[in-house]
Amino acid sequence: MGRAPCCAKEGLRKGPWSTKEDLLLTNYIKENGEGQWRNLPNKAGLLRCGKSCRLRWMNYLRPGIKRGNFSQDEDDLIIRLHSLLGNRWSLISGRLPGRTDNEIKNYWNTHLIKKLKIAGIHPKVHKIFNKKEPKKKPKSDKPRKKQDKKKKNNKKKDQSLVNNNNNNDTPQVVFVPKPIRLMRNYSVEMLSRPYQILKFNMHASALLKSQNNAASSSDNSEELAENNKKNINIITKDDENFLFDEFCDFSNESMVDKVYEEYLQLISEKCYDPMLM
DNA sequence: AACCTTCTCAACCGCCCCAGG
DNA sequence: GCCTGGGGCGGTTGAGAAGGT
Repeated sequence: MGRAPCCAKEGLRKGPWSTKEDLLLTNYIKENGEGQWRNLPNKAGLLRCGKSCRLRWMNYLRPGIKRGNFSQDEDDLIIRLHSLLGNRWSLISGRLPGRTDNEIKNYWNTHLIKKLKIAGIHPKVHKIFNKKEPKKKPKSDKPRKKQDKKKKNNKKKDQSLVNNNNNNDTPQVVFVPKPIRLMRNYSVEMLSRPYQILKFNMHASALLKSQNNAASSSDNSEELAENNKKNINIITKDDENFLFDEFCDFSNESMVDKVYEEYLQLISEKCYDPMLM
């Protein structure tokens, strides 16, 4: 018999958090620190389950969290990390300071998948597909007033509660990437299997972006896919049989570090390469 | 104006791993 | 080795708002 769900208790609130609840949680953690999530709601005077409190804190109230407005560099990094790590959002978020796994997961599902598909890349295997996709301009590319409004509201709320570090004179606190688990579904045999290197050149992706922008203005998806073939160099070993879904190679952990270093370097250089602008 | 469809994302759920007894 | 509780992760859901007809 499994363990009873932690939220099984009757009388516990669910759904969106109120400002008052946010304040209670924030104040409690400020005074007592994180941890002991199961007991925290009682002590903090919250009618929530511990998990819910933890989630709220980790994803929204924690200081140093960036909200919305993913930059092109972040997009590129997420795509590249996803090609290496698959849906391991916590690992990916660990490489993106200030971003939470939940946010990256949502962003991936709502924006980046579409973006890759439009570019003619299969979002799961990160391979170019030749199949002609029906021409359909994604609505998500259009400005969504609701979202902007919502984001503004959230920003207001979150910033007032959390991001005191937005004061001009205080640098933004950026959390050290979370400690991560690596051992799930692991074996020596897996580590010895051939791996696939997906080389997604940052420069090429920028080039692609600029060309795609031009192509998309003419609404030509074939042209987009063709651009990808020209500019993204995908090197595969065991090309036909390999799926990232099935296996991601962590024996090449340094590759992830490389990507991360490259990203940091890119940020520090502030994208002086005109192609990246 | 009203209704329908699509989209977003905060939050939930269930499962897993790990540490400690 | 087994059990239990705490914490973490990834997949999924659903409310609400914008866009479309």
